[in-house]
Amino acid sequence: MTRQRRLLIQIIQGADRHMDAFALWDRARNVDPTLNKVTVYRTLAMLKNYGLVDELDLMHLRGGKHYYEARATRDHIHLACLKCGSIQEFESSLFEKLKGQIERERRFSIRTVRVEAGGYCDKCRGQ
Amino acid sequence: MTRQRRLLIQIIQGADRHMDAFALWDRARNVDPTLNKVTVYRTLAMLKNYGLVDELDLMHLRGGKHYYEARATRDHIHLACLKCGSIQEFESSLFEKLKGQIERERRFSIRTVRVEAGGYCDKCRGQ
DNA sequence: GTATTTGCAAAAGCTTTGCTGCAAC
DNA sequence: GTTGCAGCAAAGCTTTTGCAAATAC
Repeated sequence: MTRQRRLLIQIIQGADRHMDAFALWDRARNVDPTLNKVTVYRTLAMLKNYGLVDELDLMHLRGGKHYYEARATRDHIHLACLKCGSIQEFESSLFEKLKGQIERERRFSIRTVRVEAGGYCDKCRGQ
Repeated sequence: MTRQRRLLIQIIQGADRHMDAFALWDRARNVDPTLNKVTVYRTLAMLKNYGLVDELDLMHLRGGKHYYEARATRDHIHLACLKCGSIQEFESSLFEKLKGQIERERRFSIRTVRVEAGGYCDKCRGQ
Protein backbone atom coordinates (compact mmCIF):
# COMPACT_ATOMS: atom_id res chain seq x y z
CA MET A 1 0.00 0.00 0.00
CA THR A 2 1.45 3.32 -1.06
CA ARG A 3 1.45 6.59 0.78
CA GLN A 4 -0.94 8.29 -1.63
CA ARG A 5 -3.48 5.50 -1.50
CA ARG A 6 -3.42 5.53 2.27
CA LEU A 7 -4.07 9.26 2.16
CA LEU A 8 -7.05 8.91 -0.16
CA ILE A 9 -8.58 6.12 1.91
CA GLN A 10 -8.19 8.24 4.99
CA ILE A 11 -9.96 11.16 3.33
CA ILE A 12 -12.87 9.02 2.13
CA GLN A 13 -13.31 7.42 5.52
CA GLY A 14 -13.11 10.70 7.34
CA ALA A 15 -15.40 12.58 4.97
CA ASP A 16 -18.29 14.45 6.51
CA ARG A 17 -20.26 14.45 3.27
CA HIS A 18 -20.45 12.63 -0.04
CA MET A 19 -17.54 13.69 -2.17
CA ASP A 20 -16.94 13.44 -5.89
CA ALA A 21 -13.57 12.68 -7.47
CA PHE A 22 -12.65 16.33 -7.83
CA ALA A 23 -13.49 17.14 -4.21
CA LEU A 24 -11.40 14.20 -3.03
CA TRP A 25 -8.52 15.34 -5.18
CA ASP A 26 -8.83 18.86 -3.85
CA ARG A 27 -8.72 17.70 -0.27
CA ALA A 28 -5.81 15.35 -0.95
CA ARG A 29 -3.78 18.14 -2.54
CA ASN A 30 -3.85 20.05 0.73
CA VAL A 31 -1.71 17.28 2.15
CA ASP A 32 0.26 16.22 -0.92
CA PRO A 33 0.24 18.78 -3.74
CA THR A 34 1.95 16.37 -6.13
CA LEU A 35 -0.97 13.93 -6.07
CA ASN A 36 -2.53 13.67 -9.52
CA LYS A 37 -6.22 13.50 -10.30
CA VAL A 38 -5.66 10.29 -12.23
CA THR A 39 -4.40 8.69 -9.07
CA VAL A 40 -7.72 9.53 -7.44
CA TYR A 41 -9.62 7.73 -10.18
CA ARG A 42 -7.31 4.74 -10.13
CA THR A 43 -7.54 4.43 -6.37
CA LEU A 44 -11.32 4.70 -6.46
CA ALA A 45 -11.50 1.96 -9.08
CA MET A 46 -9.45 -0.28 -6.83
CA LEU A 47 -11.50 0.48 -3.73
CA LYS A 48 -14.75 -0.13 -5.57
CA ASN A 49 -13.40 -3.44 -6.73
CA TYR A 50 -12.50 -4.51 -3.24
CA GLY A 51 -15.91 -3.40 -2.02
CA LEU A 52 -14.43 -0.84 0.36
CA VAL A 53 -16.13 2.09 -1.29
CA ASP A 54 -19.57 2.59 -2.77
CA GLU A 55 -20.29 4.74 -5.78
CA LEU A 56 -23.42 6.90 -5.72
CA ASP A 57 -25.20 9.11 -8.21
CA LEU A 58 -27.46 10.94 -5.78
CA MET A 59 -30.20 11.15 -8.38
CA HIS A 60 -27.97 13.20 -10.71
CA LEU A 61 -28.88 16.27 -8.71
CA ARG A 62 -25.71 17.93 -9.92
CA GLY A 63 -25.03 16.33 -13.27
CA GLY A 64 -23.58 13.00 -14.21
CA LYS A 65 -20.73 12.77 -11.75
CA HIS A 66 -20.30 10.15 -9.09
CA TYR A 67 -19.99 10.39 -5.35
CA TYR A 68 -18.12 8.09 -3.05
CA GLU A 69 -18.47 6.86 0.50
CA ALA A 70 -16.67 4.30 2.63
CA ARG A 71 -18.76 1.17 2.93
CA ALA A 72 -20.66 1.24 6.20
CA THR A 73 -21.32 -1.73 8.40
CA ARG A 74 -24.99 -1.42 7.52
CA ASP A 75 -26.46 -0.43 4.19
CA HIS A 76 -28.48 2.74 4.07
CA ILE A 77 -30.74 4.65 1.76
CA HIS A 78 -30.01 8.11 0.38
CA LEU A 79 -32.77 10.69 0.23
CA ALA A 80 -31.97 13.58 -2.09
CA CYS A 81 -34.08 16.72 -1.91
CA LEU A 82 -34.80 18.00 -5.40
CA LYS A 83 -35.33 21.50 -4.06
CA CYS A 84 -32.58 22.29 -1.53
CA GLY A 85 -30.15 19.55 -2.56
CA SER A 86 -29.79 18.13 0.95
CA ILE A 87 -28.89 14.46 1.31
CA GLN A 88 -30.28 12.39 4.17
CA GLU A 89 -29.36 8.84 5.06
CA PHE A 90 -31.92 6.33 6.21
CA GLU A 91 -31.53 2.87 7.73
CA SER A 92 -34.31 0.39 8.03
CA SER A 93 -34.84 -3.23 8.93
CA LEU A 94 -37.39 -3.34 6.11
CA PHE A 95 -34.51 -2.69 3.75
CA GLU A 96 -32.60 -5.61 5.24
CA LYS A 97 -35.65 -7.82 4.80
CA LEU A 98 -36.04 -6.68 1.21
CA LYS A 99 -32.46 -7.70 0.45
CA GLY A 100 -33.09 -11.08 2.01
CA GLN A 101 -36.18 -11.52 -0.12
CA ILE A 102 -34.22 -10.78 -3.29
CA GLU A 103 -31.46 -13.22 -2.35
CA ARG A 104 -34.00 -15.95 -1.60
CA GLU A 105 -36.61 -15.53 -4.29
CA ARG A 106 -34.28 -14.76 -7.17
CA ARG A 107 -31.28 -16.68 -5.89
CA PHE A 108 -29.38 -13.45 -6.60
CA SER A 109 -26.21 -12.95 -4.61
CA ILE A 110 -26.09 -9.26 -3.77
CA ARG A 111 -22.70 -7.61 -3.62
CA THR A 112 -23.73 -3.96 -3.50
CA VAL A 113 -27.09 -2.23 -3.27
CA ARG A 114 -27.86 1.34 -4.01
CA VAL A 115 -31.15 2.95 -3.01
CA GLU A 116 -31.67 6.57 -3.89
CA ALA A 117 -34.89 8.51 -3.54
CA GLY A 118 -35.48 11.92 -5.05
CA GLY A 119 -38.22 14.08 -3.64
CA TYR A 120 -38.88 16.86 -1.16
CA CYS A 121 -37.54 16.98 2.37
CA ASP A 122 -39.59 18.05 5.36
CA LYS A 123 -38.48 21.65 5.07
CA CYS A 124 -39.14 21.96 1.34
CA ARG A 125 -42.30 19.91 0.86
CA GLY A 126 -44.65 22.69 1.93
CA GLN A 127 -43.11 25.35 -0.23
CA MET B 1 -46.57 17.65 -29.04
CA THR B 2 -44.31 17.30 -32.05
CA ARG B 3 -43.90 14.36 -34.35
CA GLN B 4 -40.36 13.61 -33.23
CA ARG B 5 -41.25 13.65 -29.57
CA ARG B 6 -44.15 11.32 -30.16
CA LEU B 7 -41.79 8.97 -31.96
CA LEU B 8 -39.28 8.97 -29.10
CA ILE B 9 -41.97 8.38 -26.49
CA GLN B 10 -43.28 5.49 -28.54
CA ILE B 11 -39.81 3.95 -28.72
CA ILE B 12 -39.20 4.27 -24.99
CA GLN B 13 -42.60 2.81 -24.13
CA GLY B 14 -42.22 -0.03 -26.58
CA ALA B 15 -38.65 -0.88 -25.62
CA ASP B 16 -37.90 -4.48 -24.76
CA ARG B 17 -34.80 -3.54 -22.78
CA HIS B 18 -33.22 -0.58 -21.03
CA MET B 19 -31.85 1.76 -23.64
CA ASP B 20 -29.31 4.54 -23.43
CA ALA B 21 -29.55 7.82 -25.32
CA PHE B 22 -27.51 6.53 -28.25
CA ALA B 23 -29.60 3.38 -28.62
CA LEU B 24 -32.80 5.43 -28.57
CA TRP B 25 -31.38 7.73 -31.21
CA ASP B 26 -30.33 4.80 -33.32
CA ARG B 27 -33.78 3.28 -33.21
CA ALA B 28 -35.46 6.60 -33.91
CA ARG B 29 -33.28 7.18 -36.97
CA ASN B 30 -34.71 4.06 -38.58
CA VAL B 31 -38.00 5.90 -38.72
CA ASP B 32 -36.83 9.48 -39.12
CA PRO B 33 -33.21 9.83 -40.30
CA THR B 34 -33.26 13.60 -39.77
CA LEU B 35 -33.77 13.28 -36.03
CA ASN B 36 -30.78 14.67 -34.19
CA LYS B 37 -29.15 13.20 -31.11
CA VAL B 38 -29.62 16.50 -29.29
CA THR B 39 -33.36 16.12 -29.71
CA VAL B 40 -33.12 12.80 -27.91
CA TYR B 41 -31.44 14.42 -24.93
CA ARG B 42 -33.87 17.32 -24.89
CA THR B 43 -36.87 15.04 -25.06
CA LEU B 44 -35.50 12.85 -22.29
CA ALA B 45 -34.96 15.90 -20.10
CA MET B 46 -38.59 16.86 -20.62
CA LEU B 47 -39.91 13.37 -19.93
CA LYS B 48 -37.83 13.04 -16.77
CA ASN B 49 -39.22 16.33 -15.62
CA TYR B 50 -42.78 15.24 -16.14
CA GLY B 51 -42.02 11.99 -14.35
CA LEU B 52 -42.90 9.92 -17.41
CA VAL B 53 -39.47 8.40 -17.69
CA ASP B 54 -36.98 7.14 -15.11
CA GLU B 55 -33.25 7.41 -15.47
CA LEU B 56 -31.13 4.45 -14.39
CA ASP B 57 -27.43 3.76 -14.06
CA LEU B 58 -27.59 -0.01 -13.76
CA MET B 59 -24.64 -0.01 -11.39
CA HIS B 60 -22.38 1.53 -14.04
CA LEU B 61 -21.93 -1.90 -15.55
CA ARG B 62 -21.05 -0.28 -18.83
CA GLY B 63 -19.56 3.06 -17.86
CA GLY B 64 -21.15 6.30 -16.84
CA LYS B 65 -24.01 6.48 -19.28
CA HIS B 66 -27.68 6.49 -18.36
CA TYR B 67 -30.51 4.21 -19.26
CA TYR B 68 -34.15 5.09 -19.60
CA GLU B 69 -37.46 3.36 -19.07
CA ALA B 70 -41.07 4.45 -19.17
CA ARG B 71 -42.42 4.82 -15.67
CA ALA B 72 -44.33 1.72 -14.68
CA THR B 73 -47.51 1.64 -12.64
CA ARG B 74 -45.53 0.01 -9.87
CA ASP B 75 -41.94 0.71 -8.88
CA HIS B 76 -39.47 -2.09 -9.25
CA ILE B 77 -35.92 -2.96 -8.36
CA HIS B 78 -33.16 -3.63 -10.87
CA LEU B 79 -30.78 -6.51 -10.32
CA ALA B 80 -27.63 -6.22 -12.40
CA CYS B 81 -25.38 -9.26 -12.74
CA LEU B 82 -21.75 -8.21 -12.49
CA LYS B 83 -20.68 -11.28 -14.44
CA CYS B 84 -23.04 -11.75 -17.39
CA GLY B 85 -24.51 -8.24 -17.43
CA SER B 86 -28.11 -9.42 -17.33
CA ILE B 87 -30.73 -7.11 -15.82
CA GLN B 88 -33.65 -8.50 -13.85
CA GLU B 89 -36.58 -6.58 -12.48
CA PHE B 90 -38.10 -7.33 -9.09
CA GLU B 91 -41.30 -6.11 -7.49
CA SER B 92 -42.06 -6.46 -3.82
CA SER B 93 -44.60 -5.29 -1.31
CA LEU B 94 -41.70 -4.88 1.13
CA PHE B 95 -40.39 -2.19 -1.19
CA GLU B 96 -43.74 -0.43 -1.07
CA LYS B 97 -43.70 -0.62 2.73
CA LEU B 98 -40.16 0.74 2.82
CA LYS B 99 -41.23 3.75 0.76
CA GLY B 100 -44.14 4.32 3.14
CA GLN B 101 -41.78 4.18 6.10
CA ILE B 102 -39.52 6.82 4.55
CA GLU B 103 -42.44 9.12 3.80
CA ARG B 104 -43.76 8.78 7.34
CA GLU B 105 -40.65 8.74 9.49
CA ARG B 106 -38.70 11.39 7.61
CA ARG B 107 -41.68 13.32 6.29
CA PHE B 108 -39.93 13.04 2.93
CA SER B 109 -42.16 13.28 -0.11
CA ILE B 110 -40.80 10.76 -2.61
CA ARG B 111 -41.04 11.64 -6.27
CA THR B 112 -38.78 8.96 -7.75
CA VAL B 113 -36.97 6.00 -6.24
CA ARG B 114 -34.18 4.02 -7.76
CA VAL B 115 -33.07 0.71 -6.34
CA GLU B 116 -30.22 -1.07 -8.05
CA ALA B 117 -28.42 -4.13 -6.80
CA GLY B 118 -25.17 -5.43 -8.25
CA GLY B 119 -24.24 -9.05 -7.66
CA TYR B 120 -24.41 -12.48 -9.22
CA CYS B 121 -27.47 -13.99 -10.81
CA ASP B 122 -28.57 -17.56 -10.29
CA LYS B 123 -26.67 -18.78 -13.34
CA CYS B 124 -23.41 -17.00 -12.51
CA ARG B 125 -23.21 -17.30 -8.73
CA GLY B 126 -21.78 -20.81 -8.76
CA GLN B 127 -19.09 -20.08 -11.29
C1' DG C 1 -48.04 35.50 -36.41
C1' DT C 2 -46.03 34.01 -32.18
C1' DA C 3 -43.99 30.65 -29.46
C1' DT C 4 -41.72 26.54 -29.20
C1' DT C 5 -38.77 23.04 -31.14
C1' DT C 6 -34.99 21.44 -34.11
C1' DG C 7 -30.33 20.93 -36.36
C1' DC C 8 -25.74 21.93 -36.38
C1' DA C 9 -21.45 22.66 -34.49
C1' DA C 10 -18.99 23.33 -30.82
C1' DA C 11 -18.00 23.17 -25.91
C1' DA C 12 -18.20 21.22 -21.48
C1' DG C 13 -17.68 17.74 -18.01
C1' DC C 14 -16.14 13.66 -16.13
C1' DT C 15 -13.34 9.61 -16.71
C1' DT C 16 -9.91 6.53 -18.92
C1' DT C 17 -5.64 5.25 -21.40
C1' DG C 18 -0.62 4.95 -23.01
C1' DC C 19 3.63 5.46 -21.89
C1' DT C 20 7.78 6.67 -19.25
C1' DG C 21 9.90 7.16 -15.00
C1' DC C 22 9.63 6.42 -9.94
C1' DA C 23 8.63 4.02 -5.64
C1' DA C 24 7.87 -0.01 -2.95
C1' DC C 25 9.52 -4.28 -1.07
C1' DG D 1 16.20 -6.29 -9.03
C1' DT D 2 11.44 -6.95 -10.06
C1' DT D 3 6.90 -5.54 -9.78
C1' DG D 4 3.63 -2.51 -9.49
C1' DC D 5 2.31 2.56 -8.94
C1' DA D 6 2.28 7.60 -10.27
C1' DG D 7 2.61 11.64 -13.33
C1' DC D 8 1.72 13.77 -17.53
C1' DA D 9 -0.66 14.66 -21.55
C1' DA D 10 -3.91 13.34 -24.46
C1' DA D 11 -7.98 11.00 -25.91
C1' DG D 12 -12.71 9.14 -25.09
C1' DC D 13 -17.55 9.30 -24.20
C1' DT D 14 -21.65 11.17 -22.84
C1' DT D 15 -24.17 15.20 -22.29
C1' DT D 16 -25.15 20.29 -22.70
C1' DT D 17 -25.33 24.94 -24.87
C1' DG D 18 -25.89 28.90 -28.33
C1' DC D 19 -27.93 30.42 -32.16
C1' DA D 20 -30.32 30.59 -36.61
C1' DA D 21 -33.80 28.19 -39.24
C1' DA D 22 -37.91 25.37 -39.25
C1' DT D 23 -42.17 23.71 -37.27
C1' DA D 24 -46.44 23.75 -34.56
C1' DC D 25 -50.78 25.89 -33.34
